Amino acid sequence: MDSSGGRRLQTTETSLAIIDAVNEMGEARMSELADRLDLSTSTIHVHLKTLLDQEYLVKRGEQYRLGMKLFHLGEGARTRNEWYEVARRKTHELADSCGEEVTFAVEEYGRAITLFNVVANVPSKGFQVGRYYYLHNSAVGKAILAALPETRVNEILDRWGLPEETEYTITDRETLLEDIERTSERGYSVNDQEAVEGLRSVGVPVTAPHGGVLGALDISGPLYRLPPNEELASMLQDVVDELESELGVQ
Amino acid sequence: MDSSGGRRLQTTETSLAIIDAVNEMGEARMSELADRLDLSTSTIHVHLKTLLDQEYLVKRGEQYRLGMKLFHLGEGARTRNEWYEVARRKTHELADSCGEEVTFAVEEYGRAITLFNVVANVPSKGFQVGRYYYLHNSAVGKAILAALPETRVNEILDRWGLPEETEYTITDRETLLEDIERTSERGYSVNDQEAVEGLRSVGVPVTAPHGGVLGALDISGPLYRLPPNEELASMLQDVVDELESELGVQ
DNA sequence: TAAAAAAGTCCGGTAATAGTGGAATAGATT
DNA sequence: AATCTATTCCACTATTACCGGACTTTTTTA
Repeated sequence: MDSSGGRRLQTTETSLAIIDAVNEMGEARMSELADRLDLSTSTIHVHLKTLLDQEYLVKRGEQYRLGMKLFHLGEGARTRNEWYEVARRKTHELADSCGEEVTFAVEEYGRAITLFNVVANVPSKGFQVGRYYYLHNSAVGKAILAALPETRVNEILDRWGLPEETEYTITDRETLLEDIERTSERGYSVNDQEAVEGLRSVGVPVTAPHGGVLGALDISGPLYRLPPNEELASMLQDVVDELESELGVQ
Repeated sequence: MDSSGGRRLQTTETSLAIIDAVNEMGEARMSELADRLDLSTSTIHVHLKTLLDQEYLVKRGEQYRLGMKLFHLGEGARTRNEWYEVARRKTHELADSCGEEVTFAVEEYGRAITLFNVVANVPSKGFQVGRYYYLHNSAVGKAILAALPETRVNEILDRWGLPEETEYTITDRETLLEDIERTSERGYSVNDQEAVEGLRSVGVPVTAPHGGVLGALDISGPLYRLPPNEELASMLQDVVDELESELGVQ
């Protein structure tokens, strides 16, 4: 939670910064990385050698890319949770029965990350999976915020702010806190074009066996054809109830 | 390819070793990691702080786990390839039409890693995805070997050996090279219980637009009900042909 | 409940090494 | 062929990663 105090390892930080840069750039040459991270080519070179050695990167021609070792570890991170299999199955069931796009995301370090994104059992184009969302302007996000203690909510808003993504994004903290208040009263969150224009979504938080928030499930779709919020909320709530009972939430 | 020569960064190597250890252990406490990697607790502690800071790890209670940042990067590694979307769609199509388990894997650093694993469009339990396979005892693997130049094949066998996993595993290099020879002649590989007893699979390599091997596609299932090899091979070959032509392989 | 044990955190000094500049090599471009 | 650019390697020095040990917190045991 608090990143304060204590020393960090600069070398590791640099190596990981290179991974981040390669991820953002898709592919990169050594000199591009040297420029971007403002390091000498010789320094970058040793880092790259080390990362290639560990299979975190691959070199194709002169271009460096992310290695599949990261995919291997990433799948480990996703699947090595008690709730993985149940959450996956329930997400698919809901997508099947509602026919719209369903997303399951968990909170980590103040953002939501998509673990599943399915449209009627066709694991959609899949480019959403692994994506980060802010909590203030997504249905999963606001559902999660509504389930967190207010101190934590404020920590998160301090850290990430309330970036404006459409003209409907709530950028004022008081307004957001009221929205979250309403969300926790009625049990579901609503995102009305706050992330993408023309897109509405409704989300419900999922409680973890230990008591905290595990994540949230949401249904999203175009404004003009999505059923009313209450209807979506009740479908979500049913699935979440089943999910939680399978996980042994009391 | 050659990991020889040049210096490496010990600090980065240690940090990544910690990630590996956490991955293998599922979850780990600091002292367990200190024991396992034979480092002082103070050293481990700085590494862990740094990795938490970068969101590569999460701390739940006293246990450290892999963070979803790794999942984020892993999805980046998987999706940021020109062929990702086509390969995904073709894998699903084949699974649909053949009704058996279909796997798409790519080669990296001498092993195959599963990118897709589908049973009739139900993305199966999914625990196979992200898994590494040896090339010498899997259908995807032998298909890939058959498409690689012999020098490379020998490099790979030198590095990984031919570990025995069942009594049917080919553990002799000469025998394997003959098998690969036959594979490249007939255009498909056969894995007859070499990885798991009772399980057979047939694989076909996929050529990349640049000319090399991209990966391979295979169909696998229990001995007693899987159609004959030739039949599976021709289904696979049809899909691979379509895949390659969509990718613009000449 | 208290005491002991274990685990985790922090700090200062020193030996190890990460980072730099610059030289050498390899590749691309004209 | 010659120039330019990108990558790799090498040797030196300042930096910093690592350890020992003290301190704090948590867990176990009596």
